[in-house]
Amino acid sequence: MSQHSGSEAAATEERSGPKTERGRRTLRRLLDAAGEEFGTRGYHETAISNITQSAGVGLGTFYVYFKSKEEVFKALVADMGARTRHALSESVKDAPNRLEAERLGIQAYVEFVRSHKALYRIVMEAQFVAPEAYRAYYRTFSEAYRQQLAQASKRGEISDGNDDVRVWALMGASTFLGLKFGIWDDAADIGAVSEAAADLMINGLAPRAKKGDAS
Amino acid sequence: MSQHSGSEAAATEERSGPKTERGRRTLRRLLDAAGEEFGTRGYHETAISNITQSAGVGLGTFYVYFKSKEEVFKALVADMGARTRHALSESVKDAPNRLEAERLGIQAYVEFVRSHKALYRIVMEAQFVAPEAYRAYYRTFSEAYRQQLAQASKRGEISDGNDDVRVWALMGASTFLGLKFGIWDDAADIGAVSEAAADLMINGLAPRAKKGDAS
DNA sequence: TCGGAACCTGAATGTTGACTCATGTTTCAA
DNA sequence: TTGAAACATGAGTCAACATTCAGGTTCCGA
Repeated sequence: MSQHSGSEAAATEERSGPKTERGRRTLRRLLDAAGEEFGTRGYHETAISNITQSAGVGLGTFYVYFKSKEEVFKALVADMGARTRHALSESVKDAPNRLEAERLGIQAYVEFVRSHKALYRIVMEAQFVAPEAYRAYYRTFSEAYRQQLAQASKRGEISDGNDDVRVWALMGASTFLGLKFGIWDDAADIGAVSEAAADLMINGLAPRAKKGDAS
Repeated sequence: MSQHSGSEAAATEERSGPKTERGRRTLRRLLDAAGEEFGTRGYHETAISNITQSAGVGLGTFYVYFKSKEEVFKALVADMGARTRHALSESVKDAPNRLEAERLGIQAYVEFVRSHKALYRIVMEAQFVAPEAYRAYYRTFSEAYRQQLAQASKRGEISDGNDDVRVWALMGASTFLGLKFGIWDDAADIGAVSEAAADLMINGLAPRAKKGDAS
């Protein structure tokens, strides 16, 4: 965790990160422990002492690395955003077209949620604990997504439409599917779910036109 | 608030509700104040004394009507669920078919969110404060929705598909649209949003088949 | 008119937990 | 080897509530 982008780690500390190897190790332990604790007990039910105990360091050590409880939380949200984007862009990177990309994206997303339940919860709770971080998370997401749709639309792979609205609807759909089938019903068959979901996103609810149905 | 179903109000009090008119008035004041405070400051940032002051009653009075802070919160979530379902079923009640119902439903939902921002926030926060109430909220919702889809499917108004998955995808889409265009961008043109969203849900992203496109 | 039920109150209690700080210990460049 | 920067620590401080309770006040049927 947190080794993805130096810039994020930097924002985590007052001025630049830890100077020594020992320091970097401790920081990583704290971030991992915080992710685990926040993710399972929730922000308000997690005490700093829970985190430091879980990390195996003294209570005071926490404040060597973070200004406040909220600050770690924000760092985790940003980290989760970077990871999710990475996982998604990987999963989609060699899709032949946008429709196929949607299918793959949904599947990858639900799988990702399922295998990162704790961090996923953190993102959701950010809506109330760190609203700005939450909005930033979805803003970044939606901007990239909208661009994808606009390009696909230009290539004729998808119909024209209000991409801003579409993006939010699609993100919402994925989010809820992640919650329902990634967290709550985590025994569900992800393949079937993403198949059905992709079908809905691609073809909609409307009845299929029958062959030779000119009307 | 809370005058919708006697059964909910009953669950709110230890044994049956207030006996006198004065009592009923006080209860209503407390519920309204709690909705307002929780909705704007959030659950954890709201103190019982905030609620009682806002309601214009003494601190102790709160505990005449509720066992705990969490209890009012749950009551509010249930109340919001009943209201939302009511608003939606009203808006959809004379739709000629399911596709039109989807369009109307989305529009009504975003409008409802926009005009009940505080209570809407409470429902979302319930995910962390009262998870069981949150799941119940969506369970009730999804069951009714799924039935609607199944019937429409039988009538041939929509295609066949995995309704369980579809329902969650559609609820997610509406929820996010409500968040984005009902709360965050509350100046957006709801008509345009619901139009675009309904188009997505009905026709999907796939390019429109051109006239005489038999392939 | 009276008594008890229903209702109201806010000071006091007790707990919880974020954050500070004075005092070490470790690391490492000179 | 050494001193200062970096790191580690946990007891103690302090403010913020949720909830209780003992002592009222108001209402209403008999």
